[in-house]
Amino acid sequence: MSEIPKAYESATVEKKWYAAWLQANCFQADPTSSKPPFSIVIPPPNVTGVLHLGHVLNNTMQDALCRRARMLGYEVLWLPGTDHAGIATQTMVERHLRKTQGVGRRDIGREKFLEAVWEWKEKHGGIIIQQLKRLGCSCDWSRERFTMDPDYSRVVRKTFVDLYREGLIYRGKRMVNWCPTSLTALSDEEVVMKPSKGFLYTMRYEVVERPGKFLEIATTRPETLMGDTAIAVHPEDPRYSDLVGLHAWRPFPRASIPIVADSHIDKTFGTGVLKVTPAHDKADFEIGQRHHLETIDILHPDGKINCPEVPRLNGLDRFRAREESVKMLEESELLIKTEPYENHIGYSERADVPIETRLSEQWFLRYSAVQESTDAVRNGAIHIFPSRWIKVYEHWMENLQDWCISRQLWWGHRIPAWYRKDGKIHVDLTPPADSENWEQDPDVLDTWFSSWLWPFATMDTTTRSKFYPTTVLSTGFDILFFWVARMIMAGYQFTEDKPFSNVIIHNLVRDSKGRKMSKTLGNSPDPLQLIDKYGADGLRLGLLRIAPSGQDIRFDEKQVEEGRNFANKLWNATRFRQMQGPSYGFQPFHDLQPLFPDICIAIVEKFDRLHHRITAAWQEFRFHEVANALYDFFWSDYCDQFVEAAKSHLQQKDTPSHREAILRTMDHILSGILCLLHPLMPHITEELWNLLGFGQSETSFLLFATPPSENSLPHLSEEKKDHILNAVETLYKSVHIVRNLRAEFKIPSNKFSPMCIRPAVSWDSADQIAFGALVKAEKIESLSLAPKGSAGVVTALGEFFIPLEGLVDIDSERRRITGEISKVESEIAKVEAKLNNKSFVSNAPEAVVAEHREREAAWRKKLEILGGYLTSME
RNA sequence: GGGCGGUUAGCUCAGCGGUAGAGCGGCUGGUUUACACCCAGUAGGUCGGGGGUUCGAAACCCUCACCGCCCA
Repeated sequence: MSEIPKAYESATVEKKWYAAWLQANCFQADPTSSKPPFSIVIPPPNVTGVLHLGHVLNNTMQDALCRRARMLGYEVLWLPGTDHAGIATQTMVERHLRKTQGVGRRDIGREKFLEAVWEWKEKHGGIIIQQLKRLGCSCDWSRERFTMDPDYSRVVRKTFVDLYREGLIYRGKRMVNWCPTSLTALSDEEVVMKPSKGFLYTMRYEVVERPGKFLEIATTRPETLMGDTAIAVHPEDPRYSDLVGLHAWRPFPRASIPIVADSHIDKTFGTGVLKVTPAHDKADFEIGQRHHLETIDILHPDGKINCPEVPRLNGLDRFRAREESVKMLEESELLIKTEPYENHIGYSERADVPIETRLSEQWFLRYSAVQESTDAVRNGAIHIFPSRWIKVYEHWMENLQDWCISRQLWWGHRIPAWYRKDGKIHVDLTPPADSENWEQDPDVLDTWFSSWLWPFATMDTTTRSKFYPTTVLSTGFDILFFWVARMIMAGYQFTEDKPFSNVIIHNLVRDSKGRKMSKTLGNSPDPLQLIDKYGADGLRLGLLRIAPSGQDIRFDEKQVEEGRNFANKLWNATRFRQMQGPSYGFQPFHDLQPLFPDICIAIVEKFDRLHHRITAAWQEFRFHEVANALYDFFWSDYCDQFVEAAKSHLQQKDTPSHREAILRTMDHILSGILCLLHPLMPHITEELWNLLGFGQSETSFLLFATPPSENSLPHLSEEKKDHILNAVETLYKSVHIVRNLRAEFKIPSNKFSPMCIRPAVSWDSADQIAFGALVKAEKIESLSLAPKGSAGVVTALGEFFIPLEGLVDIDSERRRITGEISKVESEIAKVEAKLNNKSFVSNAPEAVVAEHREREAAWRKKLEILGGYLTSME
């Protein structure tokens, strides 16, 4: 056993152990193992992404679960990987090409462009994986997968072909969300609604059949009026009933369009008259279908106006065109008013520009296994934590729309469909034989269409038979629909089984002001810098402690600092143990039969209770409770109380049995706490475990150690344990009261002073020794009467007095006692009020009433003694 | 409009039916050889407002207000 360095150096320790674990293949999953399986597939981060705090939180949680499972004897598979992130990656590479070579993707063509993307991926794709290793993630790196791997890609395309043959995938001209910047269709989930300030324009259209009669129409988008093919009113709107069936003049290009009645019109919005633009609005499109209206597309894919009949607008950007068309309306005196107006409009999640609803030929998927997937969550086959997300999931599942899965991109899984000039379609994994007569669909599949197969498409048959369905899936709530729900449906559709048994949903990591982390705000700290500064374990613990399941997490670097401080505490407490001599190793506590001082029994029992509590917390994935319970126990119960009390015993040379008892107790607690902490702080615990020699051999890692039992004291009855726990609790409480008295009289905390006690109970010598050390007493003399010229205080152990030769100012002492008395009196009043309440006494459980009675008696006793002090001063 | 979460000490948050808690920050004292990344002590709260259930509510129910999110 080597000397433990004075300060914990996270960097060297983390590097050393991570390398050692890899070297020993600790993370590799063995599908042939006889151990029960535990498996997680990583939510694949973008291949071009870099680690942010959300990843840190999520992957720390997964790592903790995997490490705990390993220690509990499971065969663990944590399968890592990345996804190809179609739009994000393509945009990034395009930007790069433009900057470095001044070319766009169309300039160099599809093949060359894809080469460039792969090159980029090879160069930058591994970054996030390397970062996860710095965090300490125990993934089976030999199984790393990428959604564009040849095997994986084949599964994706085969899925497409199969679903097409089953009629669940179809091609059709439908209204889709169109991103004019990325020039691709998007699914509904990729559109975010944002409130935006604009104007509501009220204009007037003349009724064709009644010259001079105008209809007033409110719209936020006058630039689309060239695409209007009808005017619609509500059938029961008396204001307009006589006009239905007539026509109105569309101002430009001037045309007569019908006035129709449709019950979907909101009579209360604007004037109750709607201009119907079937090509550019979902609701309008449906009205168009019902009334067989013409559909006129007046937009180019990039958002510029496509309307040669109106040269003034043709070719203008949609926002410029809005201003221009307003001008044109004004000029022809058709604009009545312009009011500021705020509404929600859809933005492209990736490009952050307003999307266009647009008629477009795309591939769609009709979801299958919907009922099964909904039921699975409802009946608990799949558990969602926290459970409130169940409702959100159900609501989405009950309102499913067909999924637009084609994207007008080059980077992704190309749709395995070929078209012949005569309109024939060939859908298969291989191109048709006479491929020169066919053309392959230029589009690729939505990235999520590959990700939804992740839990099983990443596994070969052997792996799948051992590890599928997976045990846990952990992710942020923001991709509950994008990914989680779709994976469940894919699981039931393609494997006839659920993909996972438990889903952990964590919330967003925000900055200390509650703002979302973003690159533009620059409020997103670099996790690697935090690791450099505070250590990976510090970062992990800091984040886990503030990761409640209920709400978003406010991140502050202070929390990571606390994590590091805790690591240092752990380090030094271990160092202290090591300075006392070699450890007794990792052995069951109950095999040792010496008469242990109460403080030893108490800390061991407290540890058992802690262990029991965190086992329950793990069961429900309450990470913050696990982290905080361990933190509090170790810092307060073990270090501040037990170790400080134990020091006196360690110094007693005449009672070697006590010394051994203390050291054995320390070994028991330290080995236990290292086991329980290892999933959260793997590196430092592994280091300390080995430094203290708890491992059976050179190569036995804490990583595979079996945690201790939850019952270390089977030979003691519950009553006995309770009794000792209470006694020690009383000891520490009394220490606190006496320390307070010392502070009141400004006795420096490092100064020893003489002390007297008028004992109320008999207490054993071991406790007396501990007590004396904790309150810095020179010696404690027993008395039967309160001494003069002393400051006194009442504890459950008895009255303590500190002689203050002449230092006691009678007046201030009287004030102190009086203050004390009034506190006690108010406590008595509170308890009495309850006890005097007949219904309390008759209705409350007996134990509660008895407890109140005891409390009252104790306060009364204290009051009596304090009163005695006061009279003795007169 | 529908739904979900939140409102507890100056700040960040635990507690979720029986004497209001932690960390940070503040103040006082401390170079007690494990740790100043520390120790001891201390101040600070009618637990968002109102109603109800209960012997007893920060906690359960209703309602209102405000903040945040999701779906329309």
